[in-house]
Amino acid sequence: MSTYKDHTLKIYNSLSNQKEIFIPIQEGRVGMYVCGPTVYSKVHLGNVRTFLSFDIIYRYLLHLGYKVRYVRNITDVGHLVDDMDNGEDKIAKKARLEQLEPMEIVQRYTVDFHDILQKFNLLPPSIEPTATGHMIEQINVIQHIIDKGYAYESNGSVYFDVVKYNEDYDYGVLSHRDLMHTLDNSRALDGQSDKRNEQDFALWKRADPHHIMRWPSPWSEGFPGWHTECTTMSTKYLGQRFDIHGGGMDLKFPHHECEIAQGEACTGHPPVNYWLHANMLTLNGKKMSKSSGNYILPGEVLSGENPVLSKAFSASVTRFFMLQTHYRGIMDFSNDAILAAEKGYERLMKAMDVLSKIEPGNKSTLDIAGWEAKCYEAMDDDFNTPILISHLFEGVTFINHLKDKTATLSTTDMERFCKTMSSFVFDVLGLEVKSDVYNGQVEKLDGTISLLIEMRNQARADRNFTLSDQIRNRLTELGIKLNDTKDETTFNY
RNA sequence: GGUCGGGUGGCCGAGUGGCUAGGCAGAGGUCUGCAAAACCUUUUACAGCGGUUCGAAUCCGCUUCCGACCUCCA
Repeated sequence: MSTYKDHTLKIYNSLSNQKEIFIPIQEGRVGMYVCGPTVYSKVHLGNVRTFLSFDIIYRYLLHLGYKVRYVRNITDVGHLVDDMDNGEDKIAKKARLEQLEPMEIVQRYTVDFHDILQKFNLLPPSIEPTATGHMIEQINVIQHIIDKGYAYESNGSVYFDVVKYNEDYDYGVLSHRDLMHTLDNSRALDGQSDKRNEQDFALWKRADPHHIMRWPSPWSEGFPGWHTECTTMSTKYLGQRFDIHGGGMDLKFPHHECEIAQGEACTGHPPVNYWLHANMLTLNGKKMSKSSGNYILPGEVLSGENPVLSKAFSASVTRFFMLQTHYRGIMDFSNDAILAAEKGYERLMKAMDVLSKIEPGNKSTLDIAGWEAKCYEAMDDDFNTPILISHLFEGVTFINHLKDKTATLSTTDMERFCKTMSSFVFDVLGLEVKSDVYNGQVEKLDGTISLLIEMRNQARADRNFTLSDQIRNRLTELGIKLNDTKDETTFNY
């Protein structure tokens, strides 16, 4: 069994903009925090890609034998939707539009979020804290930053003093921006008279009289600013310094930059060792986003109900499709691309099925150890799933050679090969063979099809091709494909 | 406007100073009652122009096109 002790895992750290050898703070244990969704609408496929990227990282760390505490928050206090001054948050706005309680919105889309991620076979995090569940902790963090002198109250709201902070620390270490530069390029937003400097950000906002979501605090009845919850919840569950913090590329600035500032203001040291950013999923060459309306929903991919899709695709195919691109690369969604991925996915899965039926031989004619090493090398190199998949397809070629008896493997190598293929395909990439559609009735259906295949093959033996073709055609119409091989007829649906 | 990233064969998508990424499609073959499927083999590339180098798609410069962030966003 391969463990982290045998591996040099390299991770691309956004702080240094290069790959670094991963050394956790505590040997054998990893603390990982990922920014979760704001639950004010359905997650789109781009959101799923980000969470999938971190699911793979989580799975691979587990595979290497690390004990991982994976924390992913639910943002159920909306970030500000308009200018700071308007102070109406996303969830409150949506609630008014739909005539619902804010928490009703939160509940609906949290359930949707969980449902989708489960369908796409993402492992649940160890802890999934909510912003509303940590209001007291957030208030404490804000007070602590005030006490340290890096925040000030103004008219019931509390702002982080970026300029003051930048005198003692370095604001911009993550996004590699220069504060003065940021200053020059900050837009002059209206009504920011409460703030000392334009680039200061809110830690607490006083609520307008009509604002629905509000909590009492030492400063006013209001709600926390948009970066506070992540600092609060990550440090509560992972400590004041932890290993990995992830999120979408679009959160790098200002969200993650502000988290660093808040963390350092509190403790005097950076909160996170490795910052990871997953790149965007685009549609028509443009980033998917709820606000622009340029997006496709995961449910639409599963049902095929979207104009850009020619058919429905299973969750596993979608997963496989996304994993053919490295998580740091921009990926464009298109029907042709996912269609091509589906073919490859099916070939891989068929080979996995064949593999389970192959008998070992006396000696090995394939270099399994070398192949296995290449698979691990790929994942050790910043979780390079596309390279891993290319090696898995080499494994598919191996399997077919073994099936055709043009290659053999010793019992030991055979076991090793099966275990490695299965670990990567099922455990690390999280692909599953189970049909998403016929769950529960599979055995009855399979038995029935087998019976029809028997009858058809009898008809073929009797040279009654009218009947045999009739059976085949009717099954094809039902979406059940028969595959004749030399020895047997198999089927898939 | 500022900061940053990218333009790879018909499509998707890795990678790298000299050695086949991979998938899909295409071509040839095996198998087959037929068809399909499956399997085996296989062609095509690095945006443009300069420069560095024995050698660059890979490094440098310029041009051009695209994207992300700078404002809520995975």
